Amino acid sequence: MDRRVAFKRGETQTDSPPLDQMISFRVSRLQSKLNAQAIKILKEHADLTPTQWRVLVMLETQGECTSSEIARTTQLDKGLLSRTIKGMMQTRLIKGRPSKTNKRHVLLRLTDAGRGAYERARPCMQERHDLLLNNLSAQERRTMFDIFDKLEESIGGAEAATGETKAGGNGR
Amino acid sequence: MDRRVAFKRGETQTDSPPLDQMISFRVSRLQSKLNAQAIKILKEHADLTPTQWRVLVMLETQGECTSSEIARTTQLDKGLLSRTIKGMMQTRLIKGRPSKTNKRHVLLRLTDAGRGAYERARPCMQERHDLLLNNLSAQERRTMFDIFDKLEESIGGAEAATGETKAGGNGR
DNA sequence: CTCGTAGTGTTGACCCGTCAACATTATAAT
DNA sequence: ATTATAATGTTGACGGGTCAACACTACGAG
Repeated sequence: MDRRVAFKRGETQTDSPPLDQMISFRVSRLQSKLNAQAIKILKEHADLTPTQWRVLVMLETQGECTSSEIARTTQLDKGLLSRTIKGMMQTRLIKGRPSKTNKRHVLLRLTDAGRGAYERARPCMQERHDLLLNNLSAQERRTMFDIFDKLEESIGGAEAATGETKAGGNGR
Repeated sequence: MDRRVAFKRGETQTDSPPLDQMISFRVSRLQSKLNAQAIKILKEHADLTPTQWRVLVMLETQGECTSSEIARTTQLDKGLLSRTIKGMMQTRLIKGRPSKTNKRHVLLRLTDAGRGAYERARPCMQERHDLLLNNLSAQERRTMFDIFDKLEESIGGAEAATGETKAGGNGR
């Protein structure tokens, strides 16, 4: 009992379960809940998966682009994207045309159905997002994305610090 | 190639990629990275999965407890926990003894091997955690967990607000 | 031109987390 | 006591995400 886990910095906080003080655990749990909620909303209103939704957002805001551009911007797995895009083409949410200048590229764009799905999901997703924001203080809203940025940055930078003997390099 | 991302005006966040402004997306991406890093560290130093690690932390800090207590505290899936615990018993990281007062309960505790694995992983995990914290400002450290709390709270409360069609067919 | 290298997209294998169904046991109601 | 309901833990099934291998194309160096 009583063993103090040293995972926090000197702050005095109530003796909550140690896992609750661990960033990775908290982010993981938060992600589960956010994801479950997103799955439900998207399925209900537009029969989309979160990944499909993200592809729609990319195409809507950025216009025509390729799978690899989406992968770079979102940092989603290219394999996952390949399958997601294939599915979305079969259900006619998006369409692709081959690039004239690069035979590997397939330029993706929304169909009317895709734009329709986007427009159906957007209000609900926006409302949900606003709800999340409304429960935060102004300062919290201001710093939240900075925190996300810095945490992601820490991880990227830590790659080398863990004693990586890499010859390969990960292609991501 | 001429076509770089269209929204890289560096001024405010308002025109960075829209997905980057979405909490759910950011948390999801962050979780992927944190998780990948945790998997690597834990595998390397103690051959543990993140879930196994969390069970160890629970048992180390709470002492003897049952699967359902862990499930309640961590909010991990009971099915996942059942399998994880089964595996950890087979590899002798933990052991269980039946409760005298409740035949359904199995009281779990660490074995020496389990404590050993915990002690091997703990320093690395803590170092990683400190690294994450060190990149944050004092204020960010202070508010981060409040943000996590509030976001999780928002989701819990939003359940009813999304217009529950409950018995409806969300099948899978 | 030829070759080596890097980028694009596809596929198969695998694991993890989620959900539903279930057997068993505890608890509460009557 | 009997019955209904809730809790505990197990299992099967399923889907999503990760990773590695691959084929194909593009491109630079020589």
